[in-house]
Amino acid sequence: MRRKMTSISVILVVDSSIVENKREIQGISPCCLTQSILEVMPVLVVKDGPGPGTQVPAQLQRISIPLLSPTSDCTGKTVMGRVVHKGPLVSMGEDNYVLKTVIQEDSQQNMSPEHSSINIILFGALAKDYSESVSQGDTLLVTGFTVGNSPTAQKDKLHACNLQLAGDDAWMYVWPSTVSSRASVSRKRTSPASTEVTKAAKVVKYTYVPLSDLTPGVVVNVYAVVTFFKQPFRTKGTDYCSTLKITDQSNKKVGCTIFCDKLEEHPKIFKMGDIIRLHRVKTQLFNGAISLLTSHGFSVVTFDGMVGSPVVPRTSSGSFKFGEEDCQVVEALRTWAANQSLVPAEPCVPLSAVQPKTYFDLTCQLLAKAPVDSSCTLLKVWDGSKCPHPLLDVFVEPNTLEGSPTLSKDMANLTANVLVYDNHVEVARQFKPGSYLRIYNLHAVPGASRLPSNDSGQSDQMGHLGFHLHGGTSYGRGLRVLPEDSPDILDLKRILETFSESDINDSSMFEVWSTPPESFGTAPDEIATERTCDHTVEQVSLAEVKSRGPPQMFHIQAQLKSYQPQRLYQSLKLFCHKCKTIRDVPDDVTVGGLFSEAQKDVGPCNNGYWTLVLPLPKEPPSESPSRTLTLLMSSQLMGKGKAKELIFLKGATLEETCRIASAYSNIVPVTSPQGTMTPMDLSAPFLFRGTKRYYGCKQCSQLKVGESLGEGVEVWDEKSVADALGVQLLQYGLLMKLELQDGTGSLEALLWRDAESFFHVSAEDAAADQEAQDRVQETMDRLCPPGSSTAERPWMDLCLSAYTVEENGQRRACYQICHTDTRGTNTHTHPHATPSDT
DNA sequence: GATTAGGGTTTG
Repeated sequence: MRRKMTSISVILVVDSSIVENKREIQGISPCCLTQSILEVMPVLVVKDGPGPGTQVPAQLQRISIPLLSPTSDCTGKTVMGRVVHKGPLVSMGEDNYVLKTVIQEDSQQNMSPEHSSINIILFGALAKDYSESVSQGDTLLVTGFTVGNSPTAQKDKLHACNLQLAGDDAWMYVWPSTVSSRASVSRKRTSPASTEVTKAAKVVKYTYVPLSDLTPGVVVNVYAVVTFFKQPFRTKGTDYCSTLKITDQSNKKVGCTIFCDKLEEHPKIFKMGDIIRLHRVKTQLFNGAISLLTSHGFSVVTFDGMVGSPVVPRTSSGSFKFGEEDCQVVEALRTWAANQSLVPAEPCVPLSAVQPKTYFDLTCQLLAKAPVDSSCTLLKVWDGSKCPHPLLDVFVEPNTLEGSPTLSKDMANLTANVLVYDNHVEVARQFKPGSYLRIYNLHAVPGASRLPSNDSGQSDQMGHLGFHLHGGTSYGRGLRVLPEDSPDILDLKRILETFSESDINDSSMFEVWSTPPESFGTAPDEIATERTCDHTVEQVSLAEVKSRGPPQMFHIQAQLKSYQPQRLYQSLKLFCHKCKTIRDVPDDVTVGGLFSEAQKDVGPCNNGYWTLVLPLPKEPPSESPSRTLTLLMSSQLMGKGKAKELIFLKGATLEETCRIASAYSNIVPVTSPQGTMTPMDLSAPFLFRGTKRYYGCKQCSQLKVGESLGEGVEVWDEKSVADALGVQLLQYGLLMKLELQDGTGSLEALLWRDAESFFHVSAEDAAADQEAQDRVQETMDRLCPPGSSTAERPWMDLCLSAYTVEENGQRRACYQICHTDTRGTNTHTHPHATPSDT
């Protein structure tokens, strides 16, 4: 290998005052030369040189690509590799460029690309120089870089880090792969405009001006990072207004005012740090500073600002231009912003970290809402985290409440009550329970405020945290719905899901049951249950039950040690008689979600049904298009004058369906995905009858809507409707696991087959009726008073069936409580009802 | 067709 270099060619300079772009320098010692040239030129091309590495300043130390990590110390380090990809030069305005390239370390060719190949992001003049002087196949040695996390690592399967080269410290050496490849670069350089021109003829190319280069009175396009924003608010004029502050790599901060009468055309900004692209904004001098204002033809697109998240444009415009270059600009801005401190300390705080008297942003799910008065609305929300401070409960009349706050979440300190005032009421009016929200600049207020529907003063709630979204827009106060696929919401959903799946053995999480017991007057020697079986077997101890084993019937006397689930609504199950599977009853938030999903199907239904389309009044101001409700009735039933006995409903929300179901006997929610009417996803109820909902088995149903309906059906009830639709009806049941104990040991027994008679409650009623659920709760409280010691719990006479189940080839003894009823719970009186003497 | 707002904690 030749050790001596004959000549080097220096192409391109960073300093525009040096006009000469290409110089041939001969006869000078390369080492001295590189040292001096480094002062002014970022890209050195070594022509006809020897093997790379010989003329690099000795103090630089090479670091192997696989060893790079974000914590690597980069001072005085170099990285070397062959160019395997060279991206396009992206212009961000005058003299501001970004370019992405990939190099591979040659000695590591046998290694997988995720170790040996790395993305390099070049900024500014360096990017432009590189674009014009480096080709694929060339060998690079870079220095003065910073190491960041590669946002595209998952996608491109390259190194988890990237190298960023920007500013005066960044340099590189280039060894062209062949002379001919260099020749082509030279050709390009003699007519630099030619390729640009051909491109320009095909696509409209937007030029983005750095914020520092803005001059008053012109219309420009800009790309920037949002450092402050207000959600759109009503002006005194005809439009909504969004107020923003933005910045970019030029570090200039610019105010921006967006006027637009349509809410959906405002920038969709979710948090500080989001990236924004503005087209056709007008510069204006205000208070001595440049600001940006919407001008004719204005359009906006925004992006999540997190390094590594997918570059998905957020816009309502159907005709916006977005290409690979935009991706690169967004990624460059993200990377740049990540190294600045543009965004103040994390304003998003979960309920578990809220400090009283502070202002914070809350990402949450709306459980329920209720109007309080004309200038105040109550939102009941949760984020799955438990607030360490007791949360204020706000009572409102149940009939004013939209959605279903589950009492247990209230009791477990999971529900935050948010009062939104004034201008925010109008925004909150459009929110649907189940949707995901972000509330900006929410005020955590300790101490109970005067609350509606409660004149007793809430002295018992002194010091409890309430949340106020004050009127006005100072500090970005406001709130908005976040789309379900945004990264923060995906995180939140995961949290909420684990929550609903988790087995609540953790009593510290749920304090539902820690409230002091009501006085039940239960004497320890009272027997709380009675056997109803007609066989007579000897009463035995639990130890004996275990030693004798299945199959057998036992009579025992025991106390309740514990039970599951603690959240009683979780004991409600749906059972399929055909496939014998048991599933959970979905909660309202889930069902509501299925309904909103089905609402997206706005296509027509062509199946010969008599159809009534009801346009719904648009709720102003609305981001969503206007909706219609479609009622479909069977022509066949119509002929018999029975049309109203079975109504199919399309396009309704869950609430609307419930409301309509209260007035008609059988409501079947439907969609029409292929233009043919069909029941909704069987995760949702297929039938509403009054307050009752009926579900079908996904596995065993064979839907057959559209054919002739129920020949010979006299009475339309859940069974005949299910038959007519080909639905395998699921039956409600109650399933609990009771841990029993006596002096000889403990034993787990299920309560399932005879649970309804045990509680004197029908499971179907319990699913629809809070009072029936309360009755189950009271029974459990009687058998296992909250906070009670074992000695205080009543004894139960129980009939126990022992049987064998086989699981994974293993046989196991199971016990089920049967033929046993609780005593005295059917004389239940509702606390608000007049006591009776029954 | 011009106008709106132009960040900076509250009535509750």
